[in-house]
Amino acid sequence: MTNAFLLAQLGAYATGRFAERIGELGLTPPLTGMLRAIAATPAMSQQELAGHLGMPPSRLVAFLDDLEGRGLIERRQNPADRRQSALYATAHGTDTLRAVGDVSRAHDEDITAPLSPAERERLAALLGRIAAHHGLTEGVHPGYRTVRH
Amino acid sequence: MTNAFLLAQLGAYATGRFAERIGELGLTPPLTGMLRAIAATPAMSQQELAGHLGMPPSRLVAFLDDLEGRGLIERRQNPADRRQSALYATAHGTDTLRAVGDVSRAHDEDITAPLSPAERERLAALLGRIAAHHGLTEGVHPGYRTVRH
DNA sequence: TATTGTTATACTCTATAACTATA
DNA sequence: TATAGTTATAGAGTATAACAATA
Repeated sequence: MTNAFLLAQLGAYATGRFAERIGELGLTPPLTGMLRAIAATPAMSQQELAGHLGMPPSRLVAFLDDLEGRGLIERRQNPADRRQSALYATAHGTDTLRAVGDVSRAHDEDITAPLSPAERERLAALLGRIAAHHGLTEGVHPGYRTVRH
Repeated sequence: MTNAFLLAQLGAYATGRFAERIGELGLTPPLTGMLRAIAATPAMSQQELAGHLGMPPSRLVAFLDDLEGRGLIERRQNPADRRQSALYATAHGTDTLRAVGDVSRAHDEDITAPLSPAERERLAALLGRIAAHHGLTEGVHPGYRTVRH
């Protein structure tokens, strides 16, 4: 089996397992990624966030409605240009992100269970180089862009 | 970034790139995986194939219609039980699989470009152990099972 | 009655384009 | 006129359940 196939296979598996785990927090992978991005860069406009994640702005709306409805983020109207909303994570949002962090660590531990600590570091170094070589944005999952099958 | 996240990120990226490449052959990842499975185990019934790939049998039908319409596979009615069809790759199907193999090698070369041959081997060993630990079927991409986001 | 493959149906997710309110 | 965010719409992909043929 090629490395590329193993990456695709393990990636789909890891994504599915992660979705199950954060499902117990009432979240989904896209919501989690957005919450993370909003917390990391406060005051982004929706256009900016859409560009960062690589998705059409219209697709963002329902996700943000969802996050806002749960009190995880808020949209504040930009006074300088009232067409724009500035996005912020709420206190509840950052608390939730901490819980997501715990889940992520447990998930990583589960996925890499058969490897020693040294092997995990070596793996991270190899994967990191591949990701950098292909220009993948740190922390942004390409699942936001549609891949038709 | 955790190994699990890097795997998910790179997996989605690799899957997308592969889809683009085999798109030039007029194929998609699910069609390719099915053709491979049918060629690897001739005379499977549709139920057996569905079980192997982890998808509902009803979902198989349209894909098989497509493959059969292109002359890549054929359904032969099983004389012992005329409800069942036995699946076979045609000569054109196995030819196409050879072309897919060429594409896969080029794709793998592209994905692992920044790594030396020794590093590629080490990566394959690490990934193979993870896949085995989680009981992933050799050569079967879990993308056949729906992951809701 | 049970099983194989097929079809019908309903649901989710998506991109595109039209819309509104502001500029 | 142009732009930010929103809504409408249509298309693709999916699982479930109903169906016809065969056992």
